[in-house]
Amino acid sequence: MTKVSFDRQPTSFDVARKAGVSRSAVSRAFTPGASISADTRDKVIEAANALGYRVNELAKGLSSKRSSLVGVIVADMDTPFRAAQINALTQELVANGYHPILFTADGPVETARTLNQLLHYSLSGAVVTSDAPPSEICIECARLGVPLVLINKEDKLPTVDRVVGDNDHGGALAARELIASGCTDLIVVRPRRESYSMETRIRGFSAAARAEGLEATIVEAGPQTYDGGRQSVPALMQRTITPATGLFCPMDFMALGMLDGLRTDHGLTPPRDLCLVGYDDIPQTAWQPYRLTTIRQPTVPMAEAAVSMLIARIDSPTTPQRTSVVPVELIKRDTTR
Amino acid sequence: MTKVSFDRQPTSFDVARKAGVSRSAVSRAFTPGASISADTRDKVIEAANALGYRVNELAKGLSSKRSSLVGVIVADMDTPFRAAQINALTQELVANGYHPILFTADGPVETARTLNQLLHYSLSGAVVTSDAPPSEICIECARLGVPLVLINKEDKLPTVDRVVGDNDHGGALAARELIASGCTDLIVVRPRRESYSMETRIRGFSAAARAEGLEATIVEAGPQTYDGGRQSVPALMQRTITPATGLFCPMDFMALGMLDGLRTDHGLTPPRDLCLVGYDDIPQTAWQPYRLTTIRQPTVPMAEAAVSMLIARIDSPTTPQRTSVVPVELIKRDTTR
DNA sequence: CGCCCGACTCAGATCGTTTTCAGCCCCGGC
DNA sequence: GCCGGGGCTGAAAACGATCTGAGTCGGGCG
Repeated sequence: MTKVSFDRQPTSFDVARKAGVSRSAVSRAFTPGASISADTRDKVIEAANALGYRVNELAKGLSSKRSSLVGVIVADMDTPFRAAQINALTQELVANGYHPILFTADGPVETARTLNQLLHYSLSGAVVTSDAPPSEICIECARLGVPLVLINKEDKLPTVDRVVGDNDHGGALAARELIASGCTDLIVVRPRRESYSMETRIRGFSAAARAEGLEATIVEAGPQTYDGGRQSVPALMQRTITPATGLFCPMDFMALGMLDGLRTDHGLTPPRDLCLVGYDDIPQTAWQPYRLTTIRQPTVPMAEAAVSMLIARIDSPTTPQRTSVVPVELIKRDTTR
Repeated sequence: MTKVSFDRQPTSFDVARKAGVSRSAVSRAFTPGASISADTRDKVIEAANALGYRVNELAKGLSSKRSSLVGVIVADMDTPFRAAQINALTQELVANGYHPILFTADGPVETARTLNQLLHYSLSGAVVTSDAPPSEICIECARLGVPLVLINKEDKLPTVDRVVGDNDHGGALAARELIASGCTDLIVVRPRRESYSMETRIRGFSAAARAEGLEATIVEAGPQTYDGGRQSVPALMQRTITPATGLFCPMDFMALGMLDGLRTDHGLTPPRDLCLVGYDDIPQTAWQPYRLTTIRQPTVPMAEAAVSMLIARIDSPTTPQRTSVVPVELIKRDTTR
């Protein structure tokens, strides 16, 4: 560990001296809406620019007890939908003057651990898209005044806000599209690991099917990945597949794997031999070999909703818990008729 | 803006009082390697646990003039390769006790603006995988003692470390694979926007081709996306494509678009009608419809290299600039013979 | 002319750490 | 018996901002 000295960042004191004002004036010059004359502000800004002054966010956060950092906790970051989600979230946060500090977490326990780490910074808030953290830590966040927004997670606590896609309606859209394609034998693929989104999508699907007098069969499948989808095909083949078969896989990433499995290993090509609807509308669904009919869950509006809820709660922490439901949309491509 | 009061986080003072020691002792108890007796440490830790004490990272950073935050600047975050890269980087940083603060930036200018913002935090360092920032800001970082690591960027400055894939060798591997497949008419696709990686890969390819007595033709193509790849196919069709045509697209994401364009719009299927090699080994290349032969640029080792260089420079800031070259590997699939 | 109010400014306390410095205790060596 | 030094500890000074309370200065109004 060698010792080296670097040029010090100029402080508000340096700027104050150069501009011939007090440190408070410097602070006010950089605080929108503070009580300061245009004259003084200009002097300060000029001096600041000349010196290359940067407000020290750490000191700012320490003294105001709130940093402009926002925790973002994600799972499966390298998955197409998640990647798009983080991208949207990051941009939206930065656009609103916040800075995302990013963590990955695999289960609820690790999410809690991560959230705990995040609380070492005086966060403005946190967005969780991995797993719903245990209520204990959520309450802790509320106690400390750190707003929490969960994306696509179940409603468990009165202290956390939520953004969800309209899973119920999405499932229904899928069911109706399959029925409109002439499918009477409806099958739903349920990924191995349970999750709120999958369950609600499937529920919406089943309900809509029932409304049309059809009972959807549920088939247990593999993990939520491309390979998981592909590996789930054999289980599917236990049933007889006919052109009247309508398959709903509530996650595109898996659906693409299934599609490849169906075609390659069993010579079954939608929409001729069966129909297939996915969920999410990841970019790959539009690629030539797939052209999958799917339900679009728009990442940008969801990110906007999440950030705006976060900001709303920062501004008025006592408002009752809110859930923002983001509309979804059927994207009809070539795997339905 | 309503006012609400929350429970205060306990401070080192609270812990100190409870444990019957001084604040300094508390600080030392949480500083590995500090001069403190096991006895005192245990007392402190116990008191800390009882109170739910968390070290305030902001205060810590302010006082020690160095936070455990590391800036990560990325472009095209929702692209498969980039997503994998951020994922690896995040995990590696966290594993080493650092916390990534994430930004997106589109060009060098925006990267500079972002880096500037990041300097408001007393960063431990920054990793840039978007565009190489202007040297001005790099020098500023060096002046302030903030180590910078560029991934897959050109070597311009003596003050920044770099991690690069072995692009030269990767290009050569691609060329040799095509030649081994019996291709004598070598074509390289050059994406519209120039970038260091693309250029060096192409250079490596051309050099290896020339070593075998073949001259590679360069075709200008579209942007670095799936659609960009697909749209580049017509330009390619200006030339006569034969089974002896060996195509090198130095980016998988584009290559997949090209592959789809070639097959769908022109009925050309590798490896029968031509050969194709990509670069990066994004997950989709292994998917059934593609099975693209490609050069694997391993994200995890690159992330490890980046973080370890960062740490090395934090520990000893004066060591000379280093460049870490990460080996690449040919992944032979079904688009070559 | 006096008073008050609003707009602005400044000094100084504060935020929660780390870090320096001085001091204590105890042990071993001379 | 004295001295030196290593281990450990606590008091207090940074660190670089915000924020509060006190004060100044004009200007409008009675």
